[in-house]
Amino acid sequence: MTADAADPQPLSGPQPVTPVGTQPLTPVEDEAWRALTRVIVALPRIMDADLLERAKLTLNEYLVLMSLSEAPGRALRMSELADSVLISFSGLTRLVERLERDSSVRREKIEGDGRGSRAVLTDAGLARLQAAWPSHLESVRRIVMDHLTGLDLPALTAALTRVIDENALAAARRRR
Amino acid sequence: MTADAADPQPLSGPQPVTPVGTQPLTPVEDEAWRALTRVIVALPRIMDADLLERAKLTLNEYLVLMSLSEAPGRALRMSELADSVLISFSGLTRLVERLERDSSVRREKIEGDGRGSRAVLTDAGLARLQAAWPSHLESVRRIVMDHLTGLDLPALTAALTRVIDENALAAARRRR
DNA sequence: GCAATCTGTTTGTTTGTACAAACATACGGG
DNA sequence: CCCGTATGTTTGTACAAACAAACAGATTGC
Repeated sequence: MTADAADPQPLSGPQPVTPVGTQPLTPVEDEAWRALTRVIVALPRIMDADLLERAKLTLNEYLVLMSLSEAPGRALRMSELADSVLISFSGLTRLVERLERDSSVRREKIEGDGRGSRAVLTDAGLARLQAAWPSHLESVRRIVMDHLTGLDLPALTAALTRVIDENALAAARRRR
Repeated sequence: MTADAADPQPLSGPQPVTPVGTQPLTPVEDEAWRALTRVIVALPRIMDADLLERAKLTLNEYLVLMSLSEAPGRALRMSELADSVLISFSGLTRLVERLERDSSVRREKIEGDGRGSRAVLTDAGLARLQAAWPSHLESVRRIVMDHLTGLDLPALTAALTRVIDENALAAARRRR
């Protein structure tokens, strides 16, 4: 924890965060970063608003339903679910509460481990998701995918996956 | 509310959102969309936390300071600033209030148009931004840019820019 | 000079995080 | 078997930040 062996010269002080040797962004990198920044700032709100209007679902709620629908038995342990949608435990508890209130999800004790509980997608929840899906698909195409032309999509996927794997998952794991 | 258009037969009504003809995502597109979704959900939080820890600045606050620093006279009208960082008017008002409280920004009436006010980056604010920059640069590289290898960056920039231009700016404009 | 419009601010609500405490259950050593 | 600790989840509080809608002041056109 105390050792930080990234420095070329031996340093004496705490050296808070000053990255003396970091290369500035090239113009091309700078443009890419600015564009990506705008996307990560604006796109969540855009998708959220769209989904809310069309399906009365938050983006996070949609992702939870989707994650459950693809899980074996349409169910996941709360902690697995939190990892899969990248939100905090307490945030997930409240989100699942909301979904439980409208019967999209049910919680049940885990057999064999009475501490945990599993969120189970109900038939109503699945129907809700299926009702939302076509419209959401259309939005995804119109808002995002239609503009991702001239790109090597598999390479993009790999790159974005690296970003998440090296950061979000690490942070989630650290939080345990 | 009364219409429940889940039927396979041809419909005559308004057909609210049902995208009958939308092609489902190909596996490659699906993977890309899922990766992008995870990025737009997690990356804002990651960058926010990082910036907050290193510079006591929110991502949006940082972007506002940056936007101002690059504007002529280090100043922008509130509405221009809101457009430039893609946040709502009311959100911007509060954000600028925060920045004003620590003297990073000053607001002044616009001469000739008493309705508007301009946010001006103070010397202290510029210093704050410059102090945050090297560390933030290091984070941007480490968290994101280092992983964007094997990509045509200009093509990526162009694609992301299209997404924003066709959606966020349109939404902002619609909001006036 | 008055109404319509533009610009910004205020207010109320929503959603999320962080952190700590409360629980219940699981597990492991004596 | 029993006790102490670890784990998984929920709950409560405090807080931050965002949006939408209502609002207020200034300006402009008629």
